[in-house]
Amino acid sequence: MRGTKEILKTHGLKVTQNRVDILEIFQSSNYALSYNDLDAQLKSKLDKVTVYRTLKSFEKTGILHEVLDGGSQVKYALECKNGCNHEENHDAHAHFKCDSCEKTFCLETVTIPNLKVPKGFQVEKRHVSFQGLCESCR
Amino acid sequence: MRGTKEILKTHGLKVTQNRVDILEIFQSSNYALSYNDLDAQLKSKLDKVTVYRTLKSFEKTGILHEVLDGGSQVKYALECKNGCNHEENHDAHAHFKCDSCEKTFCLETVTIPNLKVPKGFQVEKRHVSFQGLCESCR
DNA sequence: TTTCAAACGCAACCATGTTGCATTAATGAA
DNA sequence: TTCATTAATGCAACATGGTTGCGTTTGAAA
Repeated sequence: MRGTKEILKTHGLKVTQNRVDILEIFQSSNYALSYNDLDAQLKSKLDKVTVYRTLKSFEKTGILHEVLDGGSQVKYALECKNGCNHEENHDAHAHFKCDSCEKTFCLETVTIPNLKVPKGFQVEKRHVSFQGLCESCR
Repeated sequence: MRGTKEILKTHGLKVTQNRVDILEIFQSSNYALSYNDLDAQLKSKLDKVTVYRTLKSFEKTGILHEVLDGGSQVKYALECKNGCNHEENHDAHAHFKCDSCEKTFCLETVTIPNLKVPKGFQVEKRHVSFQGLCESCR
């Protein structure tokens, strides 16, 4: 687990207590987090504007990526898990959303196949996701 | 193109002018539609509650399916295009969202491969989508 | 230590969608 | 055809998720 301050600095962000707290929450979670998830863990100590802006800045600088799971709230997860380095190929991975607990997991080992799309469409990004039951909810 | 009244009846829904109008809009569109798309085409003649409830009832009865494209609004598209019959295998298909015009198309010919997920996850549904530029925006 | 842009927090706002309830209209039975 | 029933509709009000404007505070470079 890399130091949170180091991560913030290398992404060109000022180190503040709020940012450290939020980043630590992501580092100790094995699933994607929404604003509400964060607010609960932060015990509503931070203004929601701060949390939303922090998420945006983390996303823009590449610390987090948005996870689209079809829920009503946007979720985020760490872009790079434990010490991966940016030289590696950051192929997009698949996601899994549990219909019971609503948690969404990054399936970092499931890479997206290169499907052929009809003529005329120019593909820039690909997304694959699954729904069902996670290990603890089965 | 099947008659709209027939479609409504076979799905157990009362035939009303509003529903016929909304269904016709879907039949003449080659991309998924949000509430706002519909409202524009309906020239705001229907109350938004009616439109939202119509969408829900169309979805529940299987006339429409929800299309998740990561946008801020839910979109819907016809479940069965022109006269397909329900005995056929309704494998989920992929979707394509244009980053420029924001339209989302159903790629009915692109079926989703059976990817392997990590042990412990029980998959019920699979989703595949693409982002990029559509034919008219390239 | 000073300085200044960036981060923060409050209030107010916006967009998307939903609920409650009274009115209207579609359909099956007489 | 008419009537009775039940579902569909529309209005108002609300709920949720997220954003904007702006004055205040704070991290960090000089």
